[in-house]
Amino acid sequence: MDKTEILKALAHPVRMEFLEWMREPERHFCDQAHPLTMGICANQFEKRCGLSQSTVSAHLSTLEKAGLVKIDRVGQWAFYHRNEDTIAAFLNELRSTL
Amino acid sequence: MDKTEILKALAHPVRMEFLEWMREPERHFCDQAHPLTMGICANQFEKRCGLSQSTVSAHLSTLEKAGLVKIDRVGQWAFYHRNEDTIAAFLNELRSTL
DNA sequence: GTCCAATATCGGAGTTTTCCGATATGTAGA
DNA sequence: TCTACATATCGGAAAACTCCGATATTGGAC
Repeated sequence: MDKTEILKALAHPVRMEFLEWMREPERHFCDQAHPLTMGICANQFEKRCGLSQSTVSAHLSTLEKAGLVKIDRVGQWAFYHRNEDTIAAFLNELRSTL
Repeated sequence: MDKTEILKALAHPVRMEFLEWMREPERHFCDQAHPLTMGICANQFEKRCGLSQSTVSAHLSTLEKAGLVKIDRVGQWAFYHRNEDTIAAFLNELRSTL
């Protein structure tokens, strides 16, 4: 759990938005073909943020390297969901050190 | 209170360290000539982080622009102290949105 | 006024980030 | 196998960040 790496990952409004969207999948990804319990399909973020496919993939990769999301790869799809353990640990760490 | 600006300010280990040092002035700045109740003199950070004067000044300015610290200018000195209101509001915001 | 100390700002070099289009990889189905 | 789709990775351009030394600014002491 690298605090600086997490802060850098959060310090971009698009990545922050991705994490916030994933808090309420049924609200932000109601048109996803796959069940939301599997996680959020990468292409869903693309449609909502207006950035290119490669850029979205890079942002998601940054979140994953920071440990903020986990990926389930099923067939040709990548399903993303929040890593609540890391997020909670980070918030606690920040609250006690900042 | 711009959340992204605050996160960017925090996403650098030196600036984070500055804020953490200011939590316990008597521990980290015990050799300051001026009373610690006035705040922390800019040159104190310089001595402790090993960076140049201009770089330290820029880091402190970044923290100030983000609202994380306040400056009291007294004579030729600049005394910095944490802006606990902004910090607390930011932590609450982060806890409720992230 | 001059001189010195503390801080801020400027200019520039090197690094990192952000974004894109193009390409590669990997899976599913005809 | 061929084709289509989903995602990852590459290469490069533009912007932002980080750092420094040099210079400007400000205030206090003389």
